[in-house]
Amino acid sequence: MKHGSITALTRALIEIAWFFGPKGASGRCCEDLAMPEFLALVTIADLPDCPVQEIGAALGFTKSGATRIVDRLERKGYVTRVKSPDDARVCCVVITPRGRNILETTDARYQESLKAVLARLPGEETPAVRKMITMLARAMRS
Amino acid sequence: MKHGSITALTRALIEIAWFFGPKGASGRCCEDLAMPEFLALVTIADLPDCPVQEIGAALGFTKSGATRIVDRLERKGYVTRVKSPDDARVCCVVITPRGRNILETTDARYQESLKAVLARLPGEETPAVRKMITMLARAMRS
DNA sequence: GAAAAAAGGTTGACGGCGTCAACCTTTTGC
DNA sequence: GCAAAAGGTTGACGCCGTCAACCTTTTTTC
Repeated sequence: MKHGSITALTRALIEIAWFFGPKGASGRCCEDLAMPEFLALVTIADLPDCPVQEIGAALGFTKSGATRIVDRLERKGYVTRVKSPDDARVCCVVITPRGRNILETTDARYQESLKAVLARLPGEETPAVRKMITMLARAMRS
Repeated sequence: MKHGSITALTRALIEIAWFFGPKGASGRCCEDLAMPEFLALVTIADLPDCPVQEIGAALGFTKSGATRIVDRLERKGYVTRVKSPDDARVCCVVITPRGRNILETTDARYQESLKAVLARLPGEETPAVRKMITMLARAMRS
């Protein structure tokens, strides 16, 4: 099943990752959010009072990497740091309304770009592809 | 269809991109190849006598970015630069046997990790998922 | 209950990465 | 032939995540 230098399946996987992921290291998801920043913001949004290290763990970064990401998100006004009342060492990272807002915008943008791709497929396939995407992601998580 | 801060579909897409793409900016595909380097190497392998800028165009980099990628690939011994006989300005980038080799290794690794994910799905879905992946990639290209 | 160990977080130095602008060389167009 | 254009490289730059060292606040241990 090889037509070029690598398998069609590998190539497809990588192209998908490239298309929907960061195009290049400094690829932007949206105006001023890099891919890891966006991922971090999603994590923060879904984990109430999320400690800094949690973010690093979720994304596969070290704790100092996590600090840096939170720094940038805070500087841009998408999150705030709040000292935990239970443990004074812990910084609870909380999403701001502005953060929620950009999450929505970006979500819409992703939907849009997937829709544009799906429009190029035979119409009856669309629901199956959507289902497959969520199924694949679920399998990855477990 | 929202359970958390973003749509399940968007989340799935991004997770797939993250899983199969560069985990973080400096994510490695394999030993000493970053994601953009791997992509570039695939491009070079499939385009005989590939000019430097072609690589930039294929990946969405500037021409100086392309130069830098080729620099790194050359330093690692995966490609060589050859002056074009037709146009002395052009550098034909050519993959080395060592380059072909790592491409194969990485290909195998990708197949492996996809297989591992698919193993967690109901068995009868596997071929459909494989088909969908290549279909989706094809739709993205066109 | 105090000292030691551990855990959360931050910071400085560092190296990797892609861009921009300036530059050199070679080709093309008139 | 000479100016403009095109391929490619380079230096300065800023962004990014890591490592190691560090500070502060728990938790453990005796």
